[in-house]
Amino acid sequence: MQLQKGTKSPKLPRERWYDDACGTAMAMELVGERWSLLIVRELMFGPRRFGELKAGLPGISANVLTQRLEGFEASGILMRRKLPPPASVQVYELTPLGYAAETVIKELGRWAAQSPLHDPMLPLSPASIMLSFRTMLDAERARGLDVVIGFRFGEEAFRAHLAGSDIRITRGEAEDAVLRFTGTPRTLAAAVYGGQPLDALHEAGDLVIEGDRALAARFVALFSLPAKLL
Amino acid sequence: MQLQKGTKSPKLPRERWYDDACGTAMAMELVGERWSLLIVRELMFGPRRFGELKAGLPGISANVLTQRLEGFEASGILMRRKLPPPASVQVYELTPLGYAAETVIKELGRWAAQSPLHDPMLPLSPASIMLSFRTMLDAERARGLDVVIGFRFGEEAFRAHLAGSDIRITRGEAEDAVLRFTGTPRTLAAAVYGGQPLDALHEAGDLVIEGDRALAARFVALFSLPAKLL
DNA sequence: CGGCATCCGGGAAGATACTG
DNA sequence: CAGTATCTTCCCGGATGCCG
Repeated sequence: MQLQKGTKSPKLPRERWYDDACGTAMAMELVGERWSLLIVRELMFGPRRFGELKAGLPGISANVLTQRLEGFEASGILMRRKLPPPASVQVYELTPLGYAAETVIKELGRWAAQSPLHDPMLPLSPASIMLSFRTMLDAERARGLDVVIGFRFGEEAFRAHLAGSDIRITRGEAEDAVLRFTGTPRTLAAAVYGGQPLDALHEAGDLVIEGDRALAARFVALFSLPAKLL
Repeated sequence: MQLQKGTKSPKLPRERWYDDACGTAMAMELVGERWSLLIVRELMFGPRRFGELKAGLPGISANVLTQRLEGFEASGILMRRKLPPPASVQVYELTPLGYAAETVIKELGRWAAQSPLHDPMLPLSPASIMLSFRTMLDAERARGLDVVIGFRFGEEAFRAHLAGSDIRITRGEAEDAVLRFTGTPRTLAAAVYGGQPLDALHEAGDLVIEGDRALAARFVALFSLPAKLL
């Protein structure tokens, strides 16, 4: 009881490998556990603190989040960094390998959205909906567009720069935006994916639209979910 | 004990949802459990029987395989079909949604191969290596090619039709092949991804090469693993 | 043999409470 | 705020046995 306190159990995340050279099997080793990919999703737009991650993942326990972060660090998907004083807080940041998982996350999302069981009206995190824009953009409809749009979801702000079929998204206020949406990710999703009229949402105060209203109407029409399969 | 025999426990695969509209979360609901995606991989080239699936997934227990197949059926990823008599065996076949997961599997494989932890020299299933050809083909090097190649791994045979940057793969003997490899998936991988000289493998009897030897040399050079990240 | 049910041991997930 | 400790519950994986 009083001995061996220092040598905490040396168990790595898992040692039950699939023992399979297939890349898919390796991927399941890396991100196949519950919550894993959703954590990576939350880190996709830059470093985050423990509490911020937890807030974006409703239902996860601190317990599991700690384990996953440890596992990711061990497998080279993220690094923990300590910000310099005075803000000496610890943040978690993806490595290049971690950021490279964006294509995986997008493909998974595009695929799952084809399932009849998928319900786009559930709540979702700010990072989720911003990432969905990069996934679901219809390149045809966005042709020739070059604008900066701001988003505010409570404390979190994003800046999206649409340039043709490419959307560059960064965290933080968009000072140079010609249009800004303020609300919850859910109401924005209702407008973009649920076909809810912008005016109604704005009237009800669920979604505040500042700036170019015509652009807002065009923006929400830029995205479309894939057709259901089966 | 004697009552209620028919009403088996109504528990679906899981009811602990992420409660997240993000497509990635939905995808994790569908294929986020252990072994799930590897089972889909094994089904990628057509219907399979229970025992065939088990053989391609070293380490899986019949128990878990049954559970996954039930779950997949409930979520519309596969269907169980009974072949007409006299071969009244049951087979599992992907639905369109299931087949659509190929892009997901390929992206996951491509991503995980960039991890320094990935070891391409582990054993792998016939379906794995055939799928890896579709993932890792270098379109440049395959330009202008139009050939049919056969593969035999024990009982399993495949026919691959390379046409430009596209590889169409079907199960079964390739009667019209101009080249055929016979061996284990592992030795073929050693030649294609491990850089092992074809001649040495052929001499040792690990990989039998019949037909156009020059094409064989070109074939194994068509594929390349992505560079490691981090 | 193929497929499914049942039981069991170990371990991971989830909730809660606690600590620096 | 950022985790850790603990406890309960559930899932994974192996073994066995039943039935076509």
